[in-house]
Amino acid sequence: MYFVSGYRGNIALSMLGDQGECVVDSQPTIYDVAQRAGVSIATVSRALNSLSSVRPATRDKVLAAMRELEFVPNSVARGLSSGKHWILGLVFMQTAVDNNVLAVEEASLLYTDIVIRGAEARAAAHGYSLLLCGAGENHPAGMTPLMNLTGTVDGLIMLDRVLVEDEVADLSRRIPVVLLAGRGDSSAALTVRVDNEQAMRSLAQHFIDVHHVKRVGFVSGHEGSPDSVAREASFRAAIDEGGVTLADVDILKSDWTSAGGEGAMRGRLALDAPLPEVFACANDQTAVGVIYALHAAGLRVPEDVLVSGFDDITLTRYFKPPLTTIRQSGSLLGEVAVDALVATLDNSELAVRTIVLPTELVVRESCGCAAESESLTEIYKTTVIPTMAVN
Amino acid sequence: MYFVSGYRGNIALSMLGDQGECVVDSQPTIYDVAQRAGVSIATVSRALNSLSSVRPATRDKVLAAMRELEFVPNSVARGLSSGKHWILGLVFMQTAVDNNVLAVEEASLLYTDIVIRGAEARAAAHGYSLLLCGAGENHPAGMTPLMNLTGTVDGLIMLDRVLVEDEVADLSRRIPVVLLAGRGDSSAALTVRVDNEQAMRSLAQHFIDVHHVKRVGFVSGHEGSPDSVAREASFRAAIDEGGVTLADVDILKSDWTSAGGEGAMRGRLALDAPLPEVFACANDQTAVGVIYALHAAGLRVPEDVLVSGFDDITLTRYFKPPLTTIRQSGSLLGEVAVDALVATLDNSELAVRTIVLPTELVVRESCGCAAESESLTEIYKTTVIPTMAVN
DNA sequence: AAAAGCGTTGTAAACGCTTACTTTTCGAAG
DNA sequence: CTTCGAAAAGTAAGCGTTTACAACGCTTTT
Repeated sequence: MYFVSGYRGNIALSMLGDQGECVVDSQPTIYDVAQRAGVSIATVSRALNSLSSVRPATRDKVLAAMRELEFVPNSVARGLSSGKHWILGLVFMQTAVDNNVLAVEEASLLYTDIVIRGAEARAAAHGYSLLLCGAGENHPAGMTPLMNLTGTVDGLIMLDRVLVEDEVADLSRRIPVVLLAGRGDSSAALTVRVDNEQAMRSLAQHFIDVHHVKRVGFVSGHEGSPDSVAREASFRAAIDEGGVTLADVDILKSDWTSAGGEGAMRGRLALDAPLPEVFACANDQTAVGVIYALHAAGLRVPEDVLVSGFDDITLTRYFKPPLTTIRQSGSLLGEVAVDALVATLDNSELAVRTIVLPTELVVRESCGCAAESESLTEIYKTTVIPTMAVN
Repeated sequence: MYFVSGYRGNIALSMLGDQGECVVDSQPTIYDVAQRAGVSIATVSRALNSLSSVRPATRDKVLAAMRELEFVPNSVARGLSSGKHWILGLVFMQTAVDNNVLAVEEASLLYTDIVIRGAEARAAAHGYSLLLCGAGENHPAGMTPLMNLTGTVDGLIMLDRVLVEDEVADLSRRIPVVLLAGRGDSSAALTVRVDNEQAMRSLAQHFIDVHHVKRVGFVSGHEGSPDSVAREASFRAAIDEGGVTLADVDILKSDWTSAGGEGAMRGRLALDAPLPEVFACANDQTAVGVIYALHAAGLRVPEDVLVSGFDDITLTRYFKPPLTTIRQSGSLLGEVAVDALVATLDNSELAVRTIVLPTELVVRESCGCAAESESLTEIYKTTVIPTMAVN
């Protein structure tokens, strides 16, 4: 190997191989491009970022050199120098695994995945990549990995309240944070969530006004999950107002999964107490499990018991009976969270601390209403409009 | 602002605010820690990485200083300096959106999401984060964003053959690449996939040997997707061997979604040609849509037509009729891909270029077999064993 | 014809860390 | 109480960019 004095690039340093072919393994840098184009590295950088004045002829020379060397700018070096990384972190709840493959897959909450997809698409549109970071029970390291992201990502989106308020505050002192599905009362960070109150109220009203129920039940999501808590509380409030009974024995604990819903309902069926006329479930998967358990016990839905879900995930439209549910748009949630975060990064002051997305009651057969006649493919013409309620 | 000559840290540079409180907004660096602990930055670095010799007393001093300053190492600077980023990139297919929220959500393939989850969990176990990067139709930039990741991530996992062979080769010249669900014939990169051949063969044999079918149909996944292509080819091969008919009119084109499956079957039903006795679908969601369309036309499954899926996603176990399908473990796929990639990064030479994961035929009612008696919760005791076939 | 002005380009200093190399320190042996 | 050697700590040179500032033409003005 020989060295060209004062030259820092990679290309000239590597000799040609025995057959004369290029044996360079390290990537070309702006030094290599600069040398090849006969300009300084500053000019290369300027041509690359097309910010300040570079004479067209010079720019062409530089771009040509880049092409010839197959130069790809090193984004880490860029990030270190400019402080901008073009990466957004997305922290989600990863529940315990126990080395059981199927458990992971069941625990995979379809809804969360849709949020992630929406966020990724939107981030890409803004020019950002998405860094995924599972937190929770099987990530025992706690805050540390998140703190380490601090220098890597430009902002953080946290799903399902994976941290307590203090930790969020700690984090948001270093980096902008958007909370998804939080309680909406964080002083430290922006929050984006759906209108659980409105949703559960309309559901309760539907049961009371249309189906004249007198006694209802509720099947919760994962313990402590803010969305589950909010849905239960709102449902209870609306039910109380309507003068209908929600007994403690009819509040079942589940965990967002179908298996959880099935298990909870099996447990309830084993009790002596008479069943309520309806079970509102914290999400669609739970409802699917609940219906399965009811069927297994010889009960019919909706003839014997009414059941509703929440989310309106695609697959449950194809169920028998089709699920009455609350439609919320997971992808929209992800998109709005990214938009809010990017706006913060761009210093566009946001007028609000909390963004509440609308939901919509979707009445199908599982609540005892008449069969929809629509072809399901028709649904795709609908678009949820992101009217935002403001806090 | 005043400057301490020769001092590079952030802390001393910032003055105290009017009330004497600290108004530092930039993060402390090793310079700050070094000064506070009364040592050099090299010692701080060594204490941080606990590699080489640091006297216990010194280490304690340094760690104390870090704690007091709430120092968090900057991983980008670390990455630039050491060339190691502790980030793995995962590239997946993001199909076109058309600004239609529901279309995104339907396009969200549940199976892919499980793979992502598995990959994330395993990556975290190895100390890596996962950088998500959607590619495909609505990411028109093509290779560019991927190339830019080159300096950010240590390795790349590509789902569903998002790039053509040449592009993969280009990429893998700069960075290790693992292909997921590829055709298994890439010379440029490692491949991890499931045994589609074995799966479709066992399915075909089941139909022929147990149900004595004479004529079969197939509903494909997204056009060009390697898994879909492999499944169709393998199914056809096994069917041909068995002397059973697979007519062109019975090969329906879909796109991995339920809506696609429903639409394809509606189209088929509109034709005059008599139906085959069975439709094997490229994945579970498609099967769900197919069954829906059959039901809508007044046909019963399995009495009139048999249907099978592929994947064994959790929800379809709760369907009516429960879906006969091929179980593959998405999370395992993700985990094995990460393991293979990390092994490559650690220079543990892998003995194989291709890892083939096993599948399992799961017989339920949609193919006309007797109802399972098991409680579905029992399933969770099963674990797929990752015996690897080797190429 | 010399000075002023402006658009381009070059020089060099960060960005925060790792690490090869050098110097200092410390303890044990002579 | 030296001397020596290993262990510990320090110095400084990168890693590949961006960017403030300086320098250099070249046109325009007087």
